[in-house]
Formats: sequence, C-alpha cells, structure tokens
Amino acid sequence: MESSDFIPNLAYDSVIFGFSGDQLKILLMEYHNTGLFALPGGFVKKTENLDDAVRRGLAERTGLTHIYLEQFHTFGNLSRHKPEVMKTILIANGHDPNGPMRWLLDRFISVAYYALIDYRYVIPRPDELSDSCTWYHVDQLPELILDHREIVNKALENLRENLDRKLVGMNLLPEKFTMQELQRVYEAISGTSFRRTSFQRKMLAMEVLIRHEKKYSGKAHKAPYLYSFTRK
Amino acid sequence: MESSDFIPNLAYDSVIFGFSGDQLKILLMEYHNTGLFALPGGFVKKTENLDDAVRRGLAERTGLTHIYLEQFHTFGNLSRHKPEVMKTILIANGHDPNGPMRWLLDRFISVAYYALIDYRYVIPRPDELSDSCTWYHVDQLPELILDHREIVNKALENLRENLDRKLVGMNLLPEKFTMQELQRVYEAISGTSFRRTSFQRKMLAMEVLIRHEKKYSGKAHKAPYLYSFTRK
DNA sequence: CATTATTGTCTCATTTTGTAACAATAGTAC
DNA sequence: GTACTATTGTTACAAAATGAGACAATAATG
Repeated sequence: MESSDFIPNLAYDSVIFGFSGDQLKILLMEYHNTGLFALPGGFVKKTENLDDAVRRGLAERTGLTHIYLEQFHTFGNLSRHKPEVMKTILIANGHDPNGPMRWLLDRFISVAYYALIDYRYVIPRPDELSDSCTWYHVDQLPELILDHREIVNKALENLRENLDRKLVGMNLLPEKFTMQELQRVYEAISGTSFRRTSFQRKMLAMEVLIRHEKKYSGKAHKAPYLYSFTRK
Repeated sequence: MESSDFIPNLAYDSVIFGFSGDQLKILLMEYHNTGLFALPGGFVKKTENLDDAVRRGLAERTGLTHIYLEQFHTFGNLSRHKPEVMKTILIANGHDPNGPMRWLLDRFISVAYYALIDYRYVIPRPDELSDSCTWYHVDQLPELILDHREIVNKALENLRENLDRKLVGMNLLPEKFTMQELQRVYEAISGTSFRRTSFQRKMLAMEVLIRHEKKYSGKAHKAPYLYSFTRK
C-alpha cells in the first residue's frame, strides 16, 4: 500500500447489505488484536474513477463484481479525524506509526456507498489489517470506530427512502424468489410489517414481476409461485 | 488563495436555487474574458468541516448566512479532469499557469451541494476570477464547463425527489406567501402543473401552514390569504 | 379422505385523489 | 349604489387506491 498512488485525504467507506434468514445484514471488518470494528473502506488511486475504486474494494472484500452500488453521502467533518485510533490499529498490526503507513493517520474525507448483494455468493475476505470480515445483523452491530455508526445509519435511511423508488429487492434476492421472500426483504428494510394481500397486490400492480413455476417446499400447504424481475 | 491551506484534489460545487417570476433559477459565474460559465465552487481548508467550507463559499457569493443546504452527490470521475480548461481561465486572468496557482490544474473530486434561498436577499458577488455571478433560468442555462451541466441535472433530480419529503417551498419563498405562489414553486421544480383545488387541499392537509391576513393585490378579484410555515 | 398451513384472488369498506361546481370577494365600469 | 370580471376558498361527487377480511385452491400429512 503505497501512499503516493492514492489521492491524499480522500477515502471511501462501504455499507454492504445482504439478506439472509429474514434479516438485513452488513459486512464488518475487525482489526487484528484490537477488538475494533469498521466498515470496509479504501482509497482512490490518482488515475482511477471514484466509483471504480469502490468497485475494486468491493470485489476484494466480497469476491463479487457487477455489484449494485449507490453513493449516498460524503462525510467531511473534522470530528471524524482521530489519528490515535488509526495509530492503535497500526501498532497492533506491527506497523511503525511513523513509518511508511503514517499517511493513514491523516485527515480523510470519506465518500460513502452502500451495496446490495446476493448474500449466497459472497466470499468475505479480510484485508491485511483485519482478522475477519463478517456479516452482522443490522440491529446487533458491535461498536464501530470513528463515525462509522453514523454512516450505517445514513445508509439505512437512504435505503429506506429508495425502497419504493428503486427495485431494492432485485439486488438482495436470488434470481427467482417467492412473494413471501420479497415481502421479508421489504419488511427488514422498512422495519415495519405489511399485510400480505396488500403487499402482493401492490407488487403485482407494479408490473415488474414475471411469474414462473411453483416452488414445492415439501411443506403441507399450497406451493407459492416463483417470481423474477422483468428487467435485468 | 494559498494551495497549502486546502485539502488537495478536493473541491465543492454548489447549485444555488432561487425563485422569481414563476421561474426556478440558479446562480452561475462567468470567468473573465473567456465566455466560460461555471457553478460557484471552492475548496476545503485543512482545518475546516466540509459543510462549513460550502457555507463559507455561499456566504461570499450571496451575502447570505443560515442557508438551507443539501449535499447530494460527489463527482469523482477522471473525465471531469480537464486541465486545459482551467489553464485557459488562468491565462485569461493574467495568471501564470505554472505559477502559484498551478494546483488548480490538478484533478479534483467535487462534493456537490444545492442551496435553496430567498432570491430577494441575495447580493451576487463574483470571485476574483469571474466577471459576473448572475441568475439564470434553469431551462435556459448557457453551456457550462467540465461536468457542471451534469451536476445541475443531478441537483434538479434530487430536488424533485425531495419535493414531497421536505418543505422545499419554505426556503425559496418569503416568510409569507399566497397559495398560488407556493403552487408556482412546486410547479417550477416538478416541471408539471397541478390542479389548483387539489394542491390547496393537499397543502392544507399537511398541517404545516398557518393562515394569516389577506393580501390585497389591487386586482379585481377575491384576495388570497397569506400563509407561512409552522416551523422555522 | 379429512386436516393443516399457506397461497392467490376476490369482495367490500374506507380513504385518498381527480374533477367540477359554487359561493365569496375585491376590484372595475357604469 | 349595481352589474361584471377574475380569482379564491370550500364543498360535492366520482374515480381510484388502499385496508382488512373472506374464501377457494392446493401440497403435504395421517
């Protein structure tokens, strides 16, 4: 990680949403020997588009390309600059805080993105400073460094606002899904519950769903249809 | 303007909306002797919050403080880096493009904000590189440098999305206004027209308006009430 | 075949929205 | 003053959207 390749004082952070077991989850990194948790983030190369830097980082962290990404806010308060936190992390990783990684102690303005991905295909990979890169239920997050908690909150807020405007479900679910699964996604994001029949009527009225074959679960009841979204 | 005071490679641009004569307008700067138009922008000091940098710039450009501001996107494509444009501007202003202002030719990632302001109170002031800082109707903008046209489009898109979520009218109108004036604002932003009676019913149902005395225009018809928003 | 759980659809009441009508003015013309 | 005009605030009714429940269909089980 060579400082001179990157735009100074500029970083990005990503809130990576996945859905499993009726729950909305996000990926968090845990730094070696510190118990500190953070959002996956990175830096922007001097000869790279901002969006591409984020996609590069996401690919490294999840193994996925072609990810649904939304930029939602840029965090630029001075209060987010806490060099002592980064110093702790560097020391815990055996780096000299006055060595070649010293630039990590600088002030960073961070452009925040959220990603929606199909949970099943992710292979979380920690980076060199981290032990783990793991899914956490959004309602049970550990304490996060710097302003990362605020970033998550703003991501959630934004995701909720987009729930009715964009086809959020499309990116969190497999290609084919049942109406119930789709409803669970909407409920997890909005934090409320919907009436089954109203939800079904609303979704079908949007005319973005294609109905496929039934899905036999082996359970003793009528089998639901599988649906997919019309446009890829 | 001393390069070393600022965060390198980071700028902001502002889309300043005002409303007058039933039209939505924005403030544009014209650079000396070039015929080039741009959004008012600036740079962030190393010891300054991002938001504060923007407020500082807005105050300089408009004379106003306490402005309604929304950050809406950060533009970070390589394609927005066109050093020859900035070079032209520097030369036209009698600066040496290899002199102390050379840093202006660097690549900049720009955080974009829009502001909503009461047109009447603005005293537009050009900066040192500009002849003018003038209002332009959003449908009749001159050609803009770099990606500033894209920035305006995205600002408009964002403003439209916020039209029903936030009290947009509050910031573009005087303290007291008629229902018709409010409707004109909504129509100018949305680009559509609304039925008078439905609009009135909708606004009153929101219960955010206080009705005041009537406004006598001197015209031969019933005088409309003046309204204000409940919360400041 | 009866039972159970769940699904897709339909029905009806309620609420919201679209549309037009109407009465109330504030001026002008006379 | 009265008649007339333009615009406003409100009401009335139709149409559409939504909330809430009923109901039939069906995939398993015993």
